[in-house]
Amino acid sequence: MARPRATSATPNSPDPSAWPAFLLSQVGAHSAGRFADRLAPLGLKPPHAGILRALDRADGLSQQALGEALGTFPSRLVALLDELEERGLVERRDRPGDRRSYALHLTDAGREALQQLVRVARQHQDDLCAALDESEREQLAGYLRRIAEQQRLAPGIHPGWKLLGEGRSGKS
Amino acid sequence: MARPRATSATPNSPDPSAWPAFLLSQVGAHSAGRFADRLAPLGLKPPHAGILRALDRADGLSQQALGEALGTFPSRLVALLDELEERGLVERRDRPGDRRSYALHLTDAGREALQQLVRVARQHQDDLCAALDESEREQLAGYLRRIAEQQRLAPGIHPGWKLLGEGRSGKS
DNA sequence: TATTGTTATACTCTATAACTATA
DNA sequence: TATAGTTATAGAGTATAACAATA
Repeated sequence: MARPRATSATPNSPDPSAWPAFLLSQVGAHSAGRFADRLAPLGLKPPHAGILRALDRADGLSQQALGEALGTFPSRLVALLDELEERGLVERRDRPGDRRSYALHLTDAGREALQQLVRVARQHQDDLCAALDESEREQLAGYLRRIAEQQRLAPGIHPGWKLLGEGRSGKS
Repeated sequence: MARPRATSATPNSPDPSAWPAFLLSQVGAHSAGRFADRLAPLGLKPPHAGILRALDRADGLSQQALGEALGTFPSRLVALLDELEERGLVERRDRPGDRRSYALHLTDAGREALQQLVRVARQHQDDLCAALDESEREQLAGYLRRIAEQQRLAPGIHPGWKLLGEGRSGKS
């Protein structure tokens, strides 16, 4: 049904679906979806993973600060943290100085879950990139990192449309 | 940057957010979002673009066949086609043999919109890949195409989690 | 009055099931 | 009975505004 494949699928090919930008959207969505699939058996969803990672690197954050770091709205964080706290992976500790805000901490179970999570990410990675050898994967990662930098994407924040320096308040 | 392999952002780095799989999700979501931004002024959304492209390649499809080709539910297509028909870009023609189904056709305005769309895609492409030169873009596209093939992603269908040969039945 | 976390609300996208009109 | 298109509905995910407690 499709026309014969053009000789090369370069950016100048007549078929936009062969261009890098389209392929990026397509493969990127696939990667995100498959990662979510692998997370599901652990009872976690992608946003949970981001929170666990962030708290591992900076224990004791307030919800406000966490939201800032992740590009997540405070109201969304409430539900996500409720779920993580219910599963015993995160706790909201009272803060002595200021009784309005909590200090967020990973529990031991939370740190364990994080390790599982890294293992799962590695499996996902290996499966997704099965078509490429080691040096090709590095080259791919290099290209993607350069694009991410040039596009001013915040490192480690998944929702890709979130730009660096773009304030939460909408306009900057 | 002339560092040996295992140092910074390789697949074996301790920080998963530097691995290709994460970068793919992040940059891919960014690409999709920015493309949607560029489509908005034309009064179109990404799914509309897919429909216009599909009809250009195969005029006269039924809604059923179009949904099959795009991996879209029939019920979702109704609204999308309503919008396109209202804007005069697509028409549902009665089919002589079978009065249950329509034959979908691009109008002249639809073909014009498609050309605009390709121009917009090219701009998007140039902006997104500004960090890479021509030969690097081709290499990137090549890697992505190999991943897409190995992962059995259907060519040209955006929702990446849709696999070739996988039935329409969703899983929970 | 400003700030932290929370609740309530709305809007989009997507998926499922029920309905109609033909066949 | 089966099929094509449609309608209605429900569930995620996400953004916005109002609110209570505290500062």
